[in-house]
Amino acid sequence: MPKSAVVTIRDVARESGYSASTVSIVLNNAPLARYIPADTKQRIETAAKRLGYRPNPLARSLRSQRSNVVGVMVFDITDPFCTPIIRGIENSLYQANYLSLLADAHNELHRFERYLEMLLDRRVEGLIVIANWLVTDIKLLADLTQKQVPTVIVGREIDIGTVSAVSVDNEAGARTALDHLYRLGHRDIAFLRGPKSLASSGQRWKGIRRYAQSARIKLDAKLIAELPESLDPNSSFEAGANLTTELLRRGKSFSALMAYDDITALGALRAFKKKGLRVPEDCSVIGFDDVSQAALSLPSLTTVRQPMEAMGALSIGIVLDAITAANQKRDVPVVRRKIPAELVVRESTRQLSK
Amino acid sequence: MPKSAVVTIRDVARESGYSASTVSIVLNNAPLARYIPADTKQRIETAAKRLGYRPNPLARSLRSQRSNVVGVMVFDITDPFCTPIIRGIENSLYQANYLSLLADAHNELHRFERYLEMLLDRRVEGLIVIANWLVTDIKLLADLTQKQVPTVIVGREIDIGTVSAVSVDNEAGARTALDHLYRLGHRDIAFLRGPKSLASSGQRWKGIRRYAQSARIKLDAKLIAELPESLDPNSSFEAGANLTTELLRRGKSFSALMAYDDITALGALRAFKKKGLRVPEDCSVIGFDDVSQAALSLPSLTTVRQPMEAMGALSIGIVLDAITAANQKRDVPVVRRKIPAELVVRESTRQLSK
DNA sequence: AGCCTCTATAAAAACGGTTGACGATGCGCC
DNA sequence: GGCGCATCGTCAACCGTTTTTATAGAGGCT
Repeated sequence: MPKSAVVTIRDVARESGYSASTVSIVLNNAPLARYIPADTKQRIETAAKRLGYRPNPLARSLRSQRSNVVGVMVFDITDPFCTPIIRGIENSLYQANYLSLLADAHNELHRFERYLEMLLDRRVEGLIVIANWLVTDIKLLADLTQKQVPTVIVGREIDIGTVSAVSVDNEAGARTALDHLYRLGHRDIAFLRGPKSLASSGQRWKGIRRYAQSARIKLDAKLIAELPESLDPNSSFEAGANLTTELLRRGKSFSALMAYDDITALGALRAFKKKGLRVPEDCSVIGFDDVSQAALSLPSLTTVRQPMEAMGALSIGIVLDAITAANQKRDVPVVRRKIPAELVVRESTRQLSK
Repeated sequence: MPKSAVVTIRDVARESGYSASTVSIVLNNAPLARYIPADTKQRIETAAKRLGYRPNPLARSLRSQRSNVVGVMVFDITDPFCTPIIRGIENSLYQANYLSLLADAHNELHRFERYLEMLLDRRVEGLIVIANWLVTDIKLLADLTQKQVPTVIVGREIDIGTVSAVSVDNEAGARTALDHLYRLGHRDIAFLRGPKSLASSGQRWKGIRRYAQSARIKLDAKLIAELPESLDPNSSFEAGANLTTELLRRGKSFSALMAYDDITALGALRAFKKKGLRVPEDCSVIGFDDVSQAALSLPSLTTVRQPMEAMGALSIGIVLDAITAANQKRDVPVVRRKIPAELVVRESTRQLSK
C-alpha cells in the first residue's frame, strides 16, 4: 500500500539502493552521468518509474535557477490579433517542455509594470511581450535589461537595449496592399490611416507614400482620414465606420478604400452598406492583419496577412536560443526580425469595372 | 554601491539587525507577529524597503506548499469563445495576486493529459478548464480528485466527483432565442443543431423542443439540419453555410433560422447572401454566444449572449474559495452554477413582414 | 521560591531537489 | 612501489523561504 504522499528523490534513492545525488545525476543525465554504468542507470530509472517519481519543479528551480517557464505578457488579450500569436508561442513552448505564465496588461501601464515584477519574481527564463497596441514604455528597458531576462517584443519594431523584436514588415505589406488595388485598376483610393501613436501606423503609411509615389498615384487629402487615438482595439470598428461615412460626405469620389486594419475595414463595410453602396461593386476595400473575422465577413475581406502564429513561434525560438546561449555563457544574440506579410485576396476587392 | 545580486531575506535580517525568522514573521504577518512590538516591525519593514527586498516565490512555494498560481487549461485558444473567459479569469486572479499558467490542449486528449501533469507538478493551487469543445474525458476525475486540486470546468455542465462547474443555461437561452423569433411573428423556423457530441448542443435543443411544444410551433424535420462532429470550432462557419444551402434546397420555406452558435449563424448569412436572399428581410437569423464577431458582421447578429467574462470571474471565485476553505481545513464546496443567458437584439432578426 | 504565562527573538529543521568537492577502487606505466 | 588517471559514487552544502521549537527575561500567582 503506497503512502499517498508525494514521491521524492530520496524515495527513489532508497528504492534503488543509491544515493539521492546519484539518482539526480542519472535522471537528469548530468555531466557526471558519463561515469555511471548502464545497469546502475537502469536500476535507478526503473525504480523511479516504479514509484512514479515526478521531480518537484519548484525545488529544482530553486536550486538550479531554471524555472522552465517563460512569461507571456499580452497588452490586450481581447484583441483578435493576439490569440494566434499565443497559439504559436504555446505550441513552441510545449515542444520544449516549457510552460507559460500569462499576463494581460489590459493596456494599462501600471498593470504592465506590476505583472512584469511578478513575472521576474517568478524567475521566468524569458519574456514575450505582445505589444499590439499600447505605447511601450522605456521602463521596459530599465527593468529587463538589468535583470538579464531574454525578451522578445512581438508586433512592434523597437530598438532599445538588448530586447529582440519580431514584427511584420508593415511598410512592404502596405505596398503590397496598395499594389493590389493598383493592379485592379484603382487610382482614386481612400485611406483610413491608423492612429499616430502606433508605430505600425507610421510604417504602413510610409509604404503607401512610397508606392503612391512610384506608381504616380496622388494622395488626396480629401481621401485620407485618420483613426483617433484609442486603447481599445475594438473601437476601430466604430471609428472605421464613422470615418468612412465622413469620407463619403466629403464628396470626392473613390473606387477603393484601404483601411489601417481589418477591424477598421469591417467598420468601413458597414458604413458603405448603410449608404447603400456595395462592396466590392461600388468600392473595393482592403484591410490588414487577417484576423479571424476577416474571412467570415460579408463580403469576406481581402487583406494583408500577418503570419501571427509563425511570429509567435519565431519569438519563442529566439527566446529559447537566448536561454541556451546564456546557459553556455555565450553571448545572447539580439534578434530583430521583420516578417513579410502576404496578400490574401477575398471578395472585398475587384477589378475596377469601368 | 549595492551588489547587483538578488537581495534575500538574510540581507534584510542583517540590515535590520534581526534574524531571518523574525523578518519572515513580520513581513508575512504570521501568527507569531502578535508578539512583535511595533517598532521592531517598523525597522524590519523599512530595512526591507530600503534594500528592495522581494521574496522569492519559488522558495516560498517550496516551503509553504502554496504556489499562488492556478492553471488555466483551454481546449482551444483559437476559439473566440475562450478569450473573454480568459479575460475574466485573469482579471480576478490579478486582484488576488495570483498568476495563471496557461495550457492550450489544441483539442487533443494526450496534450490535455500531459499539460495536466505538468500543471499538477507545478503545484497549481487550482485549475480552470475551459471546455468549450472537446468531449471531456473521465481521466479528469481520476487525476484531479485524488490530487485534491480544486477544479472548475467552464462552459460545460458536468457532474463527476468533486469538480465544480460553471456554464450558461443553454436550455433557457435557447428558449429565449426561440421566443424572440416567435414574438416577431415567425412560425416557420429552421434550425441548425449543434453536433451531438457536445453537451450544450443537446441542452439547447431541449430548450427548443420545450418552447416549441408550449408555443405550438411544429418542428419540421425538413427544416432541421445538424452540424457534423468536428474538433475545429471555426469549421462551423463552413458547415453553417453548407447546411443552410442544403435547407434552402429542400424547398420547404422558412422565415427564420436559429443557428447553434454565432459562427454557424455567420455561415448561414453567407449562404443566404449567395442565394440572393437578404437577412433579415427575407429571413431572420439568430445565433448563440455573442462572440466578438457577432457585432461586427453585416447584418450584425442577433444572438443570445453568454456572459463569458463573468463566467471566468465566477469560476476563479469558486476556485479561490475552495483554496481558502482547504487551507482552513474546512470542507471544500463543490459548486455547480448555471448562468442565465441574455438576448441581444441586433440587425439580423426582424418582425415578420407579411 | 517555584511555577506559569506572556513577550520577544533566534536557532534549527524542514521543503525537495542539484552540484561541486571528494573518496575509493582499479589499472597502466615508469 | 609510487604516481596519475579513469570510473563510480557519496557527502554535504546550497537554493531562499517558512515554521516549529527553543531561549530567556518579565511579571503574576501561590
